[in-house]
Amino acid sequence: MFKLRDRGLIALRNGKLGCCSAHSVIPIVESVIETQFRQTSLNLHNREEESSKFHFLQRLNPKFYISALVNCRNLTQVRQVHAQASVHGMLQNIIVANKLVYFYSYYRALDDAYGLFDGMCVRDSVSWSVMVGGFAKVGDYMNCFGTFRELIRCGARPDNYTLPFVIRACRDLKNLQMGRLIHHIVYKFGLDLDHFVCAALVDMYAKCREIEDARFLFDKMLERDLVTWTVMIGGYAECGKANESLVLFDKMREEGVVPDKVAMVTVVFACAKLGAMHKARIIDDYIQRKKFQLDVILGTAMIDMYAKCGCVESAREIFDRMEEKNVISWSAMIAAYGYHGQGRKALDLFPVMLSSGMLPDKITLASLLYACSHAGLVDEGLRFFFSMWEDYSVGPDVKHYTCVVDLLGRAGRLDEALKLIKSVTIEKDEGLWGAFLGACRTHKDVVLAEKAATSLLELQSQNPGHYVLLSNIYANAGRWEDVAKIRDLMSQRRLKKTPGWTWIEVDNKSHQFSVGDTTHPRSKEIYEMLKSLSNKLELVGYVPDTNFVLHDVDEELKIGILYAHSEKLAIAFGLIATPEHTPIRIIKNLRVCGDCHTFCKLVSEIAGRVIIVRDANRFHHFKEGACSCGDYW
DNA sequence: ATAGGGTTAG
Repeated sequence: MFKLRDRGLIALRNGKLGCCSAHSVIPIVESVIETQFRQTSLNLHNREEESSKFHFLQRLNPKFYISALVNCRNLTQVRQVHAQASVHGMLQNIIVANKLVYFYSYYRALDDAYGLFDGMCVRDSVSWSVMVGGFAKVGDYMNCFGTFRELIRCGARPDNYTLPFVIRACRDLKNLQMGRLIHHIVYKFGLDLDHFVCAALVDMYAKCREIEDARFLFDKMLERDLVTWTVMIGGYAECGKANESLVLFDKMREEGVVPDKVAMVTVVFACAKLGAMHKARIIDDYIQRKKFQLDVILGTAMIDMYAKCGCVESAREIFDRMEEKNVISWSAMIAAYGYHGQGRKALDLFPVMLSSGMLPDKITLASLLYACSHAGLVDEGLRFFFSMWEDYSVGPDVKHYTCVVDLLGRAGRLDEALKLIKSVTIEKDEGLWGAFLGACRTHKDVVLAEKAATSLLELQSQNPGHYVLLSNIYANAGRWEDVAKIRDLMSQRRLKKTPGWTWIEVDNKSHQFSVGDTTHPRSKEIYEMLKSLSNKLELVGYVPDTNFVLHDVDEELKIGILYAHSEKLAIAFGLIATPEHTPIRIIKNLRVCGDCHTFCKLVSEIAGRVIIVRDANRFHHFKEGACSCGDYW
């Protein structure tokens, strides 16, 4: 039945028993069996009963091999058992063969596993599942899918043991199409959507960012375990629906599911995405109350959470409290200083990191460069960039180049930035040209902007921000026909300008605003506040800067649009809904506009409030008429 | 005969 009759010999040779001919093998096999038999501690009999006859009978019993396999401690022992099984014709027993395939995969010897599997004339569903699972476990997705396809082609019936492996392979490859196919197979074969399959599908859909499909299955699950809850919470956060993550977290606890550390890391991650300071404090309290140990991962996640919720000081406190830090923790802290505009502190932290014996990786250096560019530390940044390979053996990738283009660009050194881009030999991406385009916008250089635009359009950029930026530059130069062209291009490519929105957390509830929004219940008060603010602002010399409105409309309309920008509405609401002198924290999905930036500075002055704005790029802390970015953004 | 979830830049 088995083609692989002689595999035992090969196995013995691999097992360094050094036998070639069948004759010389026999005694060794005998001795292996003896050894194996002792090692397996079957304890089926007394010492007195250890007659050779008994041994021989044992060797003809499949249970003997199965026990032997279960008790194997390493690959060599598996090979030895294989050899014995082969000699005694025991590979014909499908249970023994399946076990062998399983243990070969367990010890990552997939060649051996597949050799055996391939030679099997009869396979049951266990054989398939063990083989498919084996490939999946070592991350050999091609063979995992290949074997699964073979299974279907042979007309075999996939079972609920095999499917989770294949579904997880789809998840890891983010192959949604294949994932849906497998989902379909479940119905086609009339398999029941059991817990394992369902949990795997939820995970797959969540990782493929099909969060609604994940949720649909999740809601259908009878028993939702902690892991699946965690998957859903993380999935929502990843899809930009961090609000839903936190809702789900509360729901999970209501249902009596107790979170563990991994779940907490996920919740902390969600809160970081959301940027909700009040929620961050609640989660931190919960973590302390439940006495979760502040390990590297949880600690690092919390550093990031506090930093992204607008409080670097709290982030630093967590950082200092952590007993163990890895390169990710250090990078997170450096990055935190970076996007809060405290480049100097980021630079100061770096040597501390080095002296603690931690080596930077490419992300640490990217964070450092980022910190330099946002604080205008041009020379320092360039020095890091040009010595990173020599000093830390980290070669610059496109992200590092992007940081440096940004660094030079912000400083107005556009020619140098362009020269740098031209010198890049690795593949240039949209981000690189996008950074350059941003710099052209800041310094109102239409000629260079067109160079960037050409490259971006060639790359078929799908980022509406790039088109908007370009149309902005044209609008600024009064080139309305070019603005129109860009708008046409956008509709051709089916890209829509991402609508801007701002939200603010008041009394543990978030309030979202879009431009000209009148849907808020306190809308009337908000606009009254806005009116009184602008009256006061005019007195201190504020003139709306219509440069930031890209539509080709008359000046008065522009002012109207500007007047009702979402960040202004959120701030006005913050002023009426929170106690005096408390900081106002708002979050904007896009980059804050220049006029709103001026507005924030003045409001911080006249209202005596600290205003903390998180935009798509960084934080701005407004206080007494000035911004932490030093208008360098 | 089955597992699975977690941290840093852009």
